Amino acid sequence: MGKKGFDARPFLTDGREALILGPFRPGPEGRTEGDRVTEEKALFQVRLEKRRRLEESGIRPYPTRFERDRLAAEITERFDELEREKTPVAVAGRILTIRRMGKASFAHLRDRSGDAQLYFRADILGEEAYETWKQIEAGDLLGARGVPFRTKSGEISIEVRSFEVLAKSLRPLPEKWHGLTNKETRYRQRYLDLIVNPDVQRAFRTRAAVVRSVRSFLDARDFLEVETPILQPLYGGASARPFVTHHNALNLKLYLRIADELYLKRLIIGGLEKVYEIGKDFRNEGIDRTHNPEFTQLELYEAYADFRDMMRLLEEMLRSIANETLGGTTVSFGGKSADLSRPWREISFVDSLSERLEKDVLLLDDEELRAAVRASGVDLPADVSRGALLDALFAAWIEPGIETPTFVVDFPKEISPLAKERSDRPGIVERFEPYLFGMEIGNAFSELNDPIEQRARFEAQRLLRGKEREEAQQVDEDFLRALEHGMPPTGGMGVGIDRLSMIFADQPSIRDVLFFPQLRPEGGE
RNA sequence: GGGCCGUUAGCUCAGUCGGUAGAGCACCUGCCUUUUAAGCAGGAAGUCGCAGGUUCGAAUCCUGCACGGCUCACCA
Repeated sequence: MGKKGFDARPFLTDGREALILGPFRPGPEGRTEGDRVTEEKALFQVRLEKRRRLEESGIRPYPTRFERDRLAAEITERFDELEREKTPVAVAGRILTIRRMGKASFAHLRDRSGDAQLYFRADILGEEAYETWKQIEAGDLLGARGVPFRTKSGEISIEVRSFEVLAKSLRPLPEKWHGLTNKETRYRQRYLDLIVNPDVQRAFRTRAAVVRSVRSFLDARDFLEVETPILQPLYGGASARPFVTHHNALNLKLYLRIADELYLKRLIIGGLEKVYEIGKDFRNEGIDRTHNPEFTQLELYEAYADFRDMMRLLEEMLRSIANETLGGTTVSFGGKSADLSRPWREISFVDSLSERLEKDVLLLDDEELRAAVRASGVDLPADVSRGALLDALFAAWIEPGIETPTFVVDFPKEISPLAKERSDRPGIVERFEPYLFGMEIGNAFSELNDPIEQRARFEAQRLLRGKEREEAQQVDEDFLRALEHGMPPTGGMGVGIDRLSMIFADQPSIRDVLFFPQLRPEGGE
């Protein structure tokens, strides 16, 4: 155990069984399971008792449906007309707050559109119905019919003529004006977070809008949305450690995909020419503000295009997302802002390092490079590859100073096993990584389509050692066979949907755009 | 993985110098027919994250552990 917030262990949900537990009494040793949940259990018992009273008066606490005819927001939007015509309205939602004053009460009900205030009066409802109303408490789901009016303090409300219990809540809601702030509880019991913190819903609606606008943007350009396997016998398309699983009937070791790339390219070879997939990838690596073990990535491939075309496509796509989700091309994130209407800056990976070193980084031998890394204060194990060294230097020297938005280009071939080499500059590939607000939001290249060269790159990956080896591309014979049939020149791009959502929803952590971010299991003992 | 911070009632938080647990909300009882942080009166509710140590005495000091947050390093 050893955590705060709601205890996740379920109480008995059958009323009768829970009731016969009776009042809590400590066991002989004075320490029992139930000890720590005494109060929570007491609150639960009180609510069970209210449920029982409802049932006694012939009310089903969990009916099947309610004829709602409008959302709370509409009452406000169309109030003048509704009031003039004395239009009866029917709303449904969760009761959040109640103010009882003897024979009259006010309550706020929340549905997906917002809140509506309800007004209950004993003389309008009748004594019996008002007694039923007294069994209702914050957290219960209620349907109410009545007539809109304005209170003397000016708040638009509904004078309730009849109501129905739609679901009895057996657990208390979080505190009503500080809300729920404990981040762990917010993530573990996201439903409470959503009920109580309206901004949370807003962030997730923005995320949905981002995805929707990505789809409509690509669909409009004749890209075909496809789905490819998540369970793969070989993992590839990125550098990452995979999750491993097993298929029983086939007695087969399978990996959860780390990228869609190699399957989507097979579809390009198959002649689909323009494809995209929005799906989950899984990487068995650390968790922090910008990383979750499962995350959503857009990958798209376009035949007869190159990485420059991908740049233009991404610029346009982000402009379109911004227009649709924010209504303009200026996007703000963490107090900074970026204008997406302008072309992005470009910075050369290799040249920026060479400038800093005052030597051509591609001409340095491994020892000189290692010396440079040591001089930069970055410490790495002695046996890491040249690619990892270059990556470390770039991360230490250049990345922190990148202005947004920027394309990093001219990556070394060693760290780009699936990208096509530049014909004019050997050792450098046609690749870019887009950076927004210091975050790497994607990766794109002119796809390597020479099967002989691709085999050689896979083989080079095989020489890597240790952790790097595990992260490296595998020699994928089935993919190579496909390539050997001929793949058109192709531009490909991956874009992190979670990170895009962070940016457009202006949320500081990937956990704020994932409903259920990965956490350690509760009660880890 | 490193550093810093946190964990006290269902929720949000106080808790002084080590002296044996507090508030508001929520809940229960009573009053209250236009409230909105409704109000008034009363009540119930705690293994002070877990384990060990120091002490006559630990929420408080020490050590270890768990969980969480922030941050640095690596990955999208």
